Formats: sequence, structure tokens, C-alpha cells
Amino acid sequence: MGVTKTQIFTEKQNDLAQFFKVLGHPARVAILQYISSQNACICNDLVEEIGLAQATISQHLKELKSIGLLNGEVEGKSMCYCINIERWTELQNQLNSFFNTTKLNCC
Amino acid sequence: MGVTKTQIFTEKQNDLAQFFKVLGHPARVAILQYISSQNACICNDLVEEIGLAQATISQHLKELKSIGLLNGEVEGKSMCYCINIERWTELQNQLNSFFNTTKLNCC
DNA sequence: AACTAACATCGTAATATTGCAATATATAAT
DNA sequence: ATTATATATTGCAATATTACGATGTTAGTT
Repeated sequence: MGVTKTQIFTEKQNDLAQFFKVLGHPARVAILQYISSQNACICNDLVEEIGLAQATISQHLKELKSIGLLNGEVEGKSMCYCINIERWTELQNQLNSFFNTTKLNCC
Repeated sequence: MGVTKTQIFTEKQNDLAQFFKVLGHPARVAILQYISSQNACICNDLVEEIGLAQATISQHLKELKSIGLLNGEVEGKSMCYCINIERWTELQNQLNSFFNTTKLNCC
């Protein structure tokens, strides 16, 4: 086995979990924090800043892009990655909605 | 390889990522939602409700416990799992803090 | 055109996760 | 004491993730 049985869950549950999963790696948390601390961002900075190989950083960036959290623009021979504000806010709301609607019944 | 290089990240980054990671599985999202929809909860219900084997559910519950999100009390021959309200709120705040402080600079 | 810089992608090794059957444990019922 | 029920743990197979070297690709430089 080893396959997550996505088919037995709702689309919302899968989406939410997918989003959590992408944020569930310290490198990706660090990447988001670093990008947000700059006004612009060039991937090569990240390699030095984070301390992982270029290929690895590129892979993490891809995952962050996959949930729409990052926009990438070509800028000369560099890439300029930045946070997609709309998506960022949307995800924060979705997440708070999950936390709030998951009511706090206790036995 | 295959090991996450936790040592190159801060404790906060690792903690936050760990928390996201635990929530990053649809079964665990579903478990939290189901528990919250009941006043009490018995694990056996979850097996029928979620549709995974008992061993698998037990494993997911263990991970949710590992970040302090669930309390488990013995109740007769059953277990009564419930959400740890304090921890729940604490995590929600931590998470919003991450979203808010990760400023929205864009290029 | 050849060269360089900045990524992206591929291939692969190491490790982690998922899921379940089998088994262990603990409590209640008979 | 034996049996039944509920949950935890163990062991294992299948798959996913992480990390990186090697190689591709694309855009600027000489």
C-alpha cells in the first residue's frame, strides 16, 4: 500500500489536506518567510539563504506554485518569485473557517 | 538522502511545518471534523465513518495526539477522544501569526 | 556563434508515510 | 475463568517524499 485513499474523502477535505501538506515542510515555510522579507526575490538567493541544493529549492518552489501560493515571473535571466496575495488570503480564510467550524465539543 | 534537514531550520519553522504536516492528510482532517460534530467520540465509530481499517485510524489518531490536538480518555472498554480546545486555539493563533507576519511584498 | 548565469527537469538513492493483517492488551460481560 | 469488544502495536508491502548530481533550457554577454 502506501497510497492515500483520496477517493473516500470529500474534495474539500482533500484540498485542505493538500494545502496543509505543502506547508508541512520547514524549507517551504522558510522560503515563504524569506520571500516575504524581500521586496523582490531571486531563486539563487534562496539557495544561499536556505542552504539546500539548487535542484531541491527548485522542487520546493514548484510545490508552492502547485497550490497557487507563488507567482513566478521571468526577469532577465533570473526568476522573480513572489507571493500571490489573493491566494494567500483565500487560504488563510479557508483555514480559519476550518478551525472555527470544527466546533469545540468535548466529552 | 530522503531525510528532511531539520537542523538547518529554526525550531519555530520546524514546529510550524510539523503542525501543518500532521493536518496534511485528508483522513486526519476528516477525523477532526467528525469528532467535532459529535459530543463524544468513540474510535470504533471512526472506522465505520471514515472507511479505513482500525489499525490505520489508530495510527492517524496517534499523530493527532502527537501535536497535542486530541485528548484521549478511557471510557469503559472504549476510548473517548476529544479535541484539546486550548491547543486548538493556540495552533490557530500561531498559524494566523505566520500568515499575518509573512508580509505581502510582491514584485 | 560561443560562453555564462539562472533556473528547471531527470534520474536515482535514502528515507518516510500510508494502509492493513495479525497480534497484543485491556476492560466488560457471561 | 472464559469470552467478547475496543483499541494499540508490530511487521510488512506499496508508494511518496526529500535531496542532490547531472543534464537541459533559456536569456543575457562577449
